[in-house]
Amino acid sequence: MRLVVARCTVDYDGRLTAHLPEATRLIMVKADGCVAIHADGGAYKPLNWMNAPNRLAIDDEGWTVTSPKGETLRITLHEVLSDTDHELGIDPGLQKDGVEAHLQELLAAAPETLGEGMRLVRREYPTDIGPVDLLCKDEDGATIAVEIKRRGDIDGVEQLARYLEFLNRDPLLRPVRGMFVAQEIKPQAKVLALTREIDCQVVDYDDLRGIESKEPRLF
Amino acid sequence: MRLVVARCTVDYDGRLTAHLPEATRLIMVKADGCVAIHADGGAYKPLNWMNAPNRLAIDDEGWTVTSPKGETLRITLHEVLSDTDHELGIDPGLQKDGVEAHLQELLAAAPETLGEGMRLVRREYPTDIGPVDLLCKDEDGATIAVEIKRRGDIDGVEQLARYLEFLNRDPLLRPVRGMFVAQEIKPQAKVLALTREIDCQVVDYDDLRGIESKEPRLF
DNA sequence: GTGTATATCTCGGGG
DNA sequence: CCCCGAGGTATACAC
Repeated sequence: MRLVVARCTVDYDGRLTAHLPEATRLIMVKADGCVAIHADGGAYKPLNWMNAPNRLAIDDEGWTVTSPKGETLRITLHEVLSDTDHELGIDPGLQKDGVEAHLQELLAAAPETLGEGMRLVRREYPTDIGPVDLLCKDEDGATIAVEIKRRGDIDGVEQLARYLEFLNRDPLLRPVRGMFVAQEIKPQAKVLALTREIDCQVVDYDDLRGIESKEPRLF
Repeated sequence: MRLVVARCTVDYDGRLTAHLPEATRLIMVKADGCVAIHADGGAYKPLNWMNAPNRLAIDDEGWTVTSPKGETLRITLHEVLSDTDHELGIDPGLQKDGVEAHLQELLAAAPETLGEGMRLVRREYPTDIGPVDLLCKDEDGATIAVEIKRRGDIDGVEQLARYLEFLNRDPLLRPVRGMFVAQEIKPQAKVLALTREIDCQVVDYDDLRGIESKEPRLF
């Protein structure tokens, strides 16, 4: 990884055009060829960047980074204050826990937490417009499409409504009801769910993990 | 901006929990207190980060970064290979061109490009669930809600459909038709728009800019 | 490759 | 402060 601190001006031309006036910034070039230009604030997002793969051309006044998609980043260097290179090696990668995929696993393993007598039919049940997180049957044998979110927002309700529209065209499944499950459901999402006749349910990730870890002890 | 290259392990606990095994990485600390941990690849996104504001506690074995929201990032330093500090100053900021806001300005200035006799009623017309980009009247005096996107996707059609649902509850506006305008409209979005009885129109950003720059010459 | 959904999304604007 | 919408979103995954 090459780290250059320099007074520079930058021009990006690609999906939009953008310009950075002269100032001192960090220019980060990673081993895969991607380039990022950071100011001394503003979270992790760089002011400008170019994703790999790139071609890097160097001349007297600066760098021109070109991507195969026809994007260009022109970095004019006015004064280089520091220029270092570091061997980092390949990163073993991030281990995550607590994202939507996990919630889905936990609920698939314990569908009864969604309602008395709920049984899992399939995870990622396919429709023409994408997979439904969980397809279940309730205690009366009625079909329930379950959409799982970490944070329950309006978008998630719309997504589930689209699935229901398609599922209810299938005479073998019809009628299918919807259930919107999240760790937290926004008031607007609840209102929209009501008008779409979709049930809402809030679940707790830590509780679910507790259920899962306890279950094996029952046997 | 402080730049530390070190062999480290990292544990994040907050919106999720995540762990980074021991490896050599760049740790970037910006003037506003935000922290980012970068590997030597993977675009501009860091492996782990903490947004400002933060409290930074240093002990023998590493750093503990704490945010007021109860998130923590624990960085255990096994070997520091480099540790430098750079004065960058305040950045003058990025100048952008070609985004949706600009498209909206151009279309608001030239609504007739959306159809013979189209007149602008209001930009950002408010509804209970958010503002409609443009509210117009067509040559027959019928009300048209216009949603503008750079890239026309399914989401945009859904968004417009929601607005229409609310606008059509207003007896003073009813009936309101929808028009979906974008530089490029995906086939799926077109199909969905059809079933929602929403008109689609593709516009060209450069053409619009040409119209705008030419108009003053007409007078 | 396109299409779809997720993200510790980030970021900015308005109430 | 939260809510909402845009993003050069990036990224992963399925078809």
